[in-house]
Amino acid sequence: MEIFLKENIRRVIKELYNAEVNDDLIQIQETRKDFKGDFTLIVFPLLKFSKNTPEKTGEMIGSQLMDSSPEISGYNVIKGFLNIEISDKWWISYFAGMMAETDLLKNCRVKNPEVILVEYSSPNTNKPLHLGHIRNNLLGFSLYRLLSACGHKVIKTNIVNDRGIHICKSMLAWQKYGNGETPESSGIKGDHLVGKYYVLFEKMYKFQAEELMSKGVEPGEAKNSAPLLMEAREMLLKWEAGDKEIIELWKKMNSWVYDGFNKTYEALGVNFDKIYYESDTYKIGKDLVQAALKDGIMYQMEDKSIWVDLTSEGLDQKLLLRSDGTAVYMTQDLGTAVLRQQEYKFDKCLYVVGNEQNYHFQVLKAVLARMGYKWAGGLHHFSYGMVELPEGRMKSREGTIVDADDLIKEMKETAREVSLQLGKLGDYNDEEKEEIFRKIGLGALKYFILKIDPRKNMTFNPTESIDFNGNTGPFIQYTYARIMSVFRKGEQMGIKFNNTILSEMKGGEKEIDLVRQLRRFQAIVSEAAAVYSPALLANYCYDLAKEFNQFYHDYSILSETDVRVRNFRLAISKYTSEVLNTAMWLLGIEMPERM
RNA sequence: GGUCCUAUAGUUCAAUGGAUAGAACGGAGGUUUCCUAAACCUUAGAUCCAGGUUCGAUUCCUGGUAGGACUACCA
Repeated sequence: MEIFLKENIRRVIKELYNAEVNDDLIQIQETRKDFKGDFTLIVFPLLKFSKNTPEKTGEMIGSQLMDSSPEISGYNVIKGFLNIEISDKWWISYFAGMMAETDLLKNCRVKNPEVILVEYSSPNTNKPLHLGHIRNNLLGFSLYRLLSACGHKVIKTNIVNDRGIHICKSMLAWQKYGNGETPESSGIKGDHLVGKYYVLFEKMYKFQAEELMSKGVEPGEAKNSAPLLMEAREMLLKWEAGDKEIIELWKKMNSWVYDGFNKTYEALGVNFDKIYYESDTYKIGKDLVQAALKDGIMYQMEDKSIWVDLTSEGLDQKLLLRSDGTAVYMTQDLGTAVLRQQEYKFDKCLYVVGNEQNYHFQVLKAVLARMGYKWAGGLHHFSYGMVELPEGRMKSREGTIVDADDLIKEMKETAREVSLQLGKLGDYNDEEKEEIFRKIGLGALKYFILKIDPRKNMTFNPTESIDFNGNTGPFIQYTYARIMSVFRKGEQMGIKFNNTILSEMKGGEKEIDLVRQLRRFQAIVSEAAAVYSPALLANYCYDLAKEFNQFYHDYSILSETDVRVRNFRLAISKYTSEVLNTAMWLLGIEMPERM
């Protein structure tokens, strides 16, 4: 319709002012809610052709347009805005076309599909997942669905940071104080058990350092020479040397962590096609750096450490191999990127990683480009904002980390309380009820996070639990459940829904409003995928659900006596439910049939 | 010190350079013999400051102010 309008407006301007206008001067947008009309032409840019006032110009174009196109049923001019009204007939026949197409996402498919790798989650194996990881996982998974919906081949990957001094710390603490405790013996989820020993290490280490300081050792020296830290470093050296006992312990404790992570991933409803481990890829990175050194791309200091000079690109000197020959974070990321390109020949690689690592990814791209990899241009850091508490960042030292498993559990509990209070699920058995509580609790959590622009930091207040009313996941789920209920009831009443729409029928205002809203869906999906923003789609879901609830409130569907009107309303309801379901699916949110 | 990001109702979030800056929660008030009141309706309440570009700036530019991140031989 926008294209149709543009062409006609161009023609009209030619007729009226004998001017060929550039496409970008014909600015058309959807008319704002509080004005009459469907589409609005902004006439200011056209004044240089009309040599007239905005009002007069709008009036002339509007009148000429209306005379020449039957689809246009009216117009009005307010200041420099020409509001064009499209006939109900056009809207209804347009909707009939939408109903006839079974593929809701057909227009989202891109012409040139790409192979896109999405890296998300990226946990360390010394601690359980927390709220920050939840945002990461939800964004990554939703991006996967969105990009896939647009026809791309998307590979979900995860890079697990499973080696390094931090892992040795939990291993050491377990070895010293664990008394052979296992997830089975203690009943503690594996990742939490390992996390417990990491925390214990930090506590004992701090204690030792303070003890040294009280004996008069200078603070920096005390922190550096506490026996526990020395032991952890020794353990890391043994690990790198392949010490059998240490490797065994490492494998055992990591397997506990993976069992724990898998449960959390499953609860969140996310998964991966390919998991990379830093313990594998850091070696590739080391070789790459050595090769680059030979090629003169990097340089070596006297202490044998290897660096790259990126000052010509506005960045700094960056260390890539330590003086003792061990790898740093950047080293393994280089290796991982090259390995991935070999394995998947990706066009794009999306790193879902927090904005605190912006600099890291600038450097990563620059180094790969320096090494001559043309595909480095396809790397994209999807930089999302931090999740903060009302008093600032989450800090493990202050015990303010919001644990992922706890939060998921609490959300389900809240859903249970609210649902039982409302008492609408009387005839469901316990298992069915639990499933609904799960969907609602998780829906609330996921929507709460995904509706926010990913680039921005967000605030989460743990003491005020996530809402179930207003602009929330459950609101949208509720709207869907209501529509499902209408169709269940309709079936009981023997009302048959016929998929044909009678285009000579007149639609009510709210019905056309809904059609207008439904029409936007595919464009929103395309845009959300193009700009990597699930939030656009989430907010659209809310707008649509809101629109439907108004319609539902003002009109009756099943008790409408005019069969054609009833049928039309059923069709709109049906289509709305499908759009809501698909849109929420793209966000990774499940919909309950009842609630 | 340098680089980057952010700043919108009491709070949490919206707004391709366009009209009277939208929602939600919270506040005040209202709607149920009728398809689910997790809903609907009414109401009060905001663009950090100063310049600039523009017919038009929350949006773009410059300079402040205030937060935050990065600037490790941590990840």
